[in-house]
Amino acid sequence: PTSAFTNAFTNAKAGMEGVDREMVKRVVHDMSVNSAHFATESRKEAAVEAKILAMKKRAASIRPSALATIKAAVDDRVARMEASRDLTKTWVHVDMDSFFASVHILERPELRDVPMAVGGMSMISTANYAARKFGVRSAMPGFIAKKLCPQLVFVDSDFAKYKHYASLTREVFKEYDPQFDAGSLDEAYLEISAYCAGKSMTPADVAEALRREVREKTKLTCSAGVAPTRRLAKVCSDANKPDGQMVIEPTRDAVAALLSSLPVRKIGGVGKVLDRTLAAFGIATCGDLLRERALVVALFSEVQSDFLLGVAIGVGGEARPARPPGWAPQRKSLSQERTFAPTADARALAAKIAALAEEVAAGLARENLLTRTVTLKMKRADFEVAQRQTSLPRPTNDAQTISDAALRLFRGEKNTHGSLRLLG
DNA sequence: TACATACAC
DNA sequence: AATGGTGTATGTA
Repeated sequence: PTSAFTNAFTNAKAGMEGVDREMVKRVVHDMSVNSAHFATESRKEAAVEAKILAMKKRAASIRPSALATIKAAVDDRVARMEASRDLTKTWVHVDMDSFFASVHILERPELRDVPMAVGGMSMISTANYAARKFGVRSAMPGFIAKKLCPQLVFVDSDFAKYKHYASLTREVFKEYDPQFDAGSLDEAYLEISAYCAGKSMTPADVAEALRREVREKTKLTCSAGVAPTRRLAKVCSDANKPDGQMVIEPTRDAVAALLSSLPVRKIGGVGKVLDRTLAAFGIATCGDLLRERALVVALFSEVQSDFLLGVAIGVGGEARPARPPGWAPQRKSLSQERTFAPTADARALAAKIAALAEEVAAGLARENLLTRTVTLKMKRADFEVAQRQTSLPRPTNDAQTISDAALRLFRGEKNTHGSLRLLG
């Protein structure tokens, strides 16, 4: 049977309209099926299926009376969320169009019309629209992409360039919302209700102006979504890619109309596993989620059901995160990991661990940080991952101390690790 | 605290 | 021949 993860690269994505998805699926499957990677992915999938089966059993054992009780409580929860709905904020999610690829095209315009991907034979991070027509897309191994599109050209990534262009976009974002929130190099959330009021402009016009200014300052295009919550703005920025935008009017009805048929997978935070889990209970859209809310509450943790109920009615992510003046993001971890040709040579592996520890120590020093916990990550040649962790007696940024701790963890694993393809 | 998993980009 | 790297959150024991 075609394993579900071979569908990973065939999901609808901007620029992939008209792609022969069955053909792409077949190529991906054929190129993968005899690999160690495929075997491990299949095993992981089986684990997910088992988890889903256990949930189904649990669902089947819920008595109708219990479900009725839950239903009443859920409706109460939903009513409270509904009462907290805030339609006064105007969020814009700006998302640069195939950012890395577009940056390279700026400097080499001839790459616009030839299929091109940033990355190499093992992995690609972005593809231009000419390549997407062939089913090539981000997170796809390059050798599979090359099979789908033999003319595909690879370009090495260049983060210095991306950072440069990201800073230009941020200059623009700042004018519209000085407190804008950049999640990554190529996207940001802005809350523009004050800007709209001050300029007497509609949110749609502001989004148009912002996109025009980004294009003028960077020669790059972006897409935007406008909505009363961040979550919905993000959904909208994807809807009319590339170089497009979408607005959800700030009314309960407009939000509900959009959600009724919106696939849950479109929501940030709903990934492959949650999507499949929900699908097993007949939940494919946010509308389904709302209809099956009692089941959702019965089956999922409180944290997760809070999230899912909010998704179902379009509430959540309207308030700007409370940040005292001078606030800076506090990092919780700092890591280095590297993939290499699989080896079981303990001395070579130990040398890699020492080198990684040096890099981590340098990173800690650069940011004036100390660590109390050291984690060693190992990926075996068969793609199985294991992590071992230890707490140090006192915080440090000393390379030798970090290296020694990691090497102790490594030696403790010696019997089991065999050949490794990654250390971190 | 240790470890695994899910997710985003 | 060939499937990445960095960081956060959450569940469970």
